[in-house]
Amino acid sequence: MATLADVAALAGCSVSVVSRVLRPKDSGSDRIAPATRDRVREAAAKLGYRPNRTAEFLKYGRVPEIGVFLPRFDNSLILDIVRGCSEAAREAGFPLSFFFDQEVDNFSRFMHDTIGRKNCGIITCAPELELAGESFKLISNYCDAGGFLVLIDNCEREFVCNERAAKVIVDDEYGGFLAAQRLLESNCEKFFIQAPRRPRAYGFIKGIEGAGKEVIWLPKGDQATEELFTMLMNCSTTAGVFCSSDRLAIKLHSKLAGVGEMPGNRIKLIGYDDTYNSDVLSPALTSIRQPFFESGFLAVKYLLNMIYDQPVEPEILKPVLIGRQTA
Amino acid sequence: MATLADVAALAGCSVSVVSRVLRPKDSGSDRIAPATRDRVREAAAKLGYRPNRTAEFLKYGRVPEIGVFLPRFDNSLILDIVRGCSEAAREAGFPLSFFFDQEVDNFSRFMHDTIGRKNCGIITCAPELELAGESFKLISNYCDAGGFLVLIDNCEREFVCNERAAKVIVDDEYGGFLAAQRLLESNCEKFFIQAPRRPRAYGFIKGIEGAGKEVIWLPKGDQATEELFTMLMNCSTTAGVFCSSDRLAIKLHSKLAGVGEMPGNRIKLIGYDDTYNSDVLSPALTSIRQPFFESGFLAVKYLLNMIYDQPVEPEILKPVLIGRQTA
DNA sequence: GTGAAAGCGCTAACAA
DNA sequence: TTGTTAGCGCTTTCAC
Repeated sequence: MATLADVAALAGCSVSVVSRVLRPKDSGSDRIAPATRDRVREAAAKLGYRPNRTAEFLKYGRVPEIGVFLPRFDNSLILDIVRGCSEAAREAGFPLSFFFDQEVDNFSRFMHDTIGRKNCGIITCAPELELAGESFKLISNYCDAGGFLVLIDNCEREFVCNERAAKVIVDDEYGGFLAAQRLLESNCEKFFIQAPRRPRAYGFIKGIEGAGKEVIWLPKGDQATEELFTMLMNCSTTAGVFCSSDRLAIKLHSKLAGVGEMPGNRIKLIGYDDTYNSDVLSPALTSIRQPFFESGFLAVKYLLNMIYDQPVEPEILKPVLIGRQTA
Repeated sequence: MATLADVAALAGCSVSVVSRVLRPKDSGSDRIAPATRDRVREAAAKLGYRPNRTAEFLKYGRVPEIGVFLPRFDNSLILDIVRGCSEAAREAGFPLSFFFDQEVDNFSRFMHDTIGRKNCGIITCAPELELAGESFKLISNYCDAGGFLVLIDNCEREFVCNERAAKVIVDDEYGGFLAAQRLLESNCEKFFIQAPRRPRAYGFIKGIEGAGKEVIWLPKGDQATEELFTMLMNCSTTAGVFCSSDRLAIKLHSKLAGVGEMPGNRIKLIGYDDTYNSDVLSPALTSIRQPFFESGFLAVKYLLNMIYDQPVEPEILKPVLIGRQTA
């Protein structure tokens, strides 16, 4: 609404001075009389000045837009990231451009498109994507051409951070470890995991084996679920099961409930992701919730910090266990 | 990348001519020599010209951004809308600014913020929100001040469309009607519905009563679920149950399966929304899927059409039944 | 310490 | 039918 010129008029100085005072960038390095600075800030506050990002970036030949590449999964985790990004970006007056996919080819499309649009930064969350070879080169080129990048990742990948690239880590291994702890506390005697080879599985195994117990590891897939079900029915002691997603857990949950073997009694069951509706099963599913809202929020903050030459302090976010009836 | 000036240089004419040829707005009303027009289009194509929305809107004192107000529900339906909007907006080079909530106060916040940002249009999906009084006035003011609006709605509300306001309708009543049809085809003898007073419920009732049958209607809430469960267990004939959300349906599903009364046998069960994981229950849940991706996509298309003075042909989108094992 | 002025890419009024 | 020009809001030299 109010422009720099309005603020300048009210503060009784020129637009350039107002610009220098109000820009986050370099605002320290410019020599402005303290009195002027105060007058300007006061005027800006009074008028409710909000910078016009559009004009700001036009100058740099860039567009005030953040591109976000997210997996095209249907579940609400992705929505959490969307919400986190949106909240942080909205506050700062930056709009977003989302692209949903998980294939390498489409990541390339996203990057090419992004480069063509001259936007000012991207956020990438692609846990299933190898960020090597072609993909890595695209990212490097983008940064070299003046772009900024924040990676949302689920483990420490060998990805170099610098003043144009940062990352937000959600500690997936720790999530698996939490599940292990919970099952150990429930005094289970046998332990099972159904999961692909990913950090959360390693964390679980580490937790259980660290307590001197053994784990039987099954892969994803309906056949494996079937096998697991049979093993559980043939086993007479208390069993602890960790599934690497609520989806897998629900399959097993349904099967067990169907034969009257309610999860939470002899068989303890923990899922992962705390997907929508997992709380409404009966018995309700215990699960691990990843802080994806926070990671989206932080990713945008990091990006803005980099854009405006402010420091970025990396953080590792921890999942939490949502205890319900099945474990 | 390429600017109008680049295209002009290649086509051998001035930037204004290029602008006139390439702008969607008024492109018909300007008189350009056909030969020039072709040369310009060719040059633009060769250079891969993409308009810089930022500069385009700076001229108008607006920001090339679309604000989107969506309910803050956790389920994947909202994600569908996000994806639909994102895909259409990305194509056109417009970034988005999402705001997630369903409270009137926050809708006001959203509108005030939106007006302050001078963005070029908003999309609102707020099925639970009364768009009357204060809210309605905010919307009117926004449109009067040069903004555009598209409403994504689930029924025909009394909301006036004009050249600055359009709507996309997802026919919720029809969704309920689909459920009724399915249960009638399954030769159920008794019919139940658990739902609040919304279009999908009316559609269901209409369908069942239209076939000369009666419906027992229960409200939302755990107590009602309990009652419904008891009624179903005491009823000896085939029963058809429609729940107004998968969430409600899953509660009942779990209860029934827990006592060995598998949904899909004597008791047919249909949910609504086809939420993530409903397919993975055993027996898998039959549900109604609302075309929310499409509605988000269309909403953005409509908005862009209005912005660029192009006609908008309203459409009513229909839900579809996803038939699985429970009905 | 401060201000004047140019210019980012585009559109629209005006001139030719 | 086409071209010239001013100006949108901002940043950044360059003068003072």
